[in-house]
Amino acid sequence: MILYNSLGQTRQEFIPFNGNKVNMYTCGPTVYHYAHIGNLRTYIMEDVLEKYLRFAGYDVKRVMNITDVGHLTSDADTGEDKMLKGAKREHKTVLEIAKFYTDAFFSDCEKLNIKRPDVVEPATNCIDEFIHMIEVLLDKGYAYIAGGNVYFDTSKLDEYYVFGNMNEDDLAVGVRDSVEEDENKKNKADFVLWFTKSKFDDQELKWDSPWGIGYPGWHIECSCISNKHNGEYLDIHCGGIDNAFPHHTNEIAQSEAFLGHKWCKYWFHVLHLNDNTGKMSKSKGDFLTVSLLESKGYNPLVYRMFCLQSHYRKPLTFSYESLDNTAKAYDKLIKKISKLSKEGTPDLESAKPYIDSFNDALGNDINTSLGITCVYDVLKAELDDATKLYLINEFDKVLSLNLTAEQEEKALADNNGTENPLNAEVEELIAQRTAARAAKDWAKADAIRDKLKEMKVVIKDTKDGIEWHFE
RNA sequence: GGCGACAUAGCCAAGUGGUAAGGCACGAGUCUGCAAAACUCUGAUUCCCCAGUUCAAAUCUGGGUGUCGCCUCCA
Repeated sequence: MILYNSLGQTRQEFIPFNGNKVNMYTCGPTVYHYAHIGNLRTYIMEDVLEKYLRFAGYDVKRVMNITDVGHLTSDADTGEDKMLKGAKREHKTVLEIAKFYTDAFFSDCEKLNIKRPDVVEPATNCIDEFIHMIEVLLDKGYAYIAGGNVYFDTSKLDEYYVFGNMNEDDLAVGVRDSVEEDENKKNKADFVLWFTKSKFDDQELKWDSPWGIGYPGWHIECSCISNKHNGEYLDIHCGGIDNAFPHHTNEIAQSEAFLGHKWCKYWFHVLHLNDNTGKMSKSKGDFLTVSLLESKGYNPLVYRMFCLQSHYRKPLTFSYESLDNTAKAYDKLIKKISKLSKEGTPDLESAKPYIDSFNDALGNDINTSLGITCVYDVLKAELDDATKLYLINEFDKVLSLNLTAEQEEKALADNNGTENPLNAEVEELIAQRTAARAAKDWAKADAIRDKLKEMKVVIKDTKDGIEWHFE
């Protein structure tokens, strides 16, 4: 399997540290608000990566953190705490906010068929681990105390800017208006490991530590949680591209300073979802959520397919035009698949080349767009229905678009429709229309069709009889 | 100012040196009283521009242009 590795910025053969075991870590959400569909793009693509690794026979352990403390709007001792901000906005406690939005996040994930990681760990569960790691970093001389806070000293590292040719001189501190320079830091790139002197007295969550009462910095949590559940060697670390610097750079700095050896082999970064104004962002105010798409009548899986039609390493521009495009494609695809007969047994021998081409697609840096094409190729192939269904079910283990389960849901919905009290009336009108058509009274037939249309009934005359359903 | 990514038909998009996949839309046809659906067929002499390397370039190199991202909020 070939994967693009941000470390080295090249496509590389994927070889885990330990045989077919894969330790995978994902930066989870900061649970101060709903996830927007741009956030979810990253989780969808990571989900495909995880599922493909399993499909390819790897034994995957995936860990995700939940940031419920310490994520300031800045790495210096300035900026607001996102969680606190959320709590104030909604007049709730920080923990209530965390629980509410954690649940909301996983509910969105479920709608998008994103598998829950094997381990989900909130930062507030791991304060002891954070303190331990910071103590070790201080002992080893990688950290210092200034102004009451503990900072990581990036000048102690041989290499800090691992994802690009940046250097400290070129760092422009305070590019954004809201960011102020922290006078306590020895080097521009240093970052806080533990806060005690926050200017926010009303910080709700505080813990005792060797350096005083306070709370952890944002970056330390990912290093610790990964170390706690994935051990000293990590195969893949995932996240949105915006986290590459400084968050992931800082994680590497902390983890490798702490462990004393190389830590993570592959870095998987997903590019952003943009709209026509640029990056989708929570701080812009209005943002698109899964619920919003649902309220507009879109199946969340259409959004998943929208993401899969593109490559994770390309920026994707969202528009309703494109989403409609995908919605239509999805409906047609499901319909085609639903017509396949469920009888018979698959012919695994003739299925093999199709499995191979699916592996070629996904195994080549998770080329999901080609993965979808594989489904179309199967539908067009000279194979019996049982084999086609088998293949599509296999592909759907990775794509997770409910390509075949959907039919059952549809059948269920149709059955429910039979119990609708309106049904008798509809059946009666259809009978009348059929009679009118038999008598070639087209005007009457069309009038009845119009009436049915008003009742939100869509009618189709097919060779096998008349099909109808509610809109 | 520094770093990085991207640019392929109306739209989404694959393609990593060998002569442009796939999907959606559009158009044509079959079917149908009509409509819808379904099925069949159809689309880039060309891949942002200009040079260069090569027998061969969308693919490599150099130089432009444009869009986007990161440089201590974000996935």
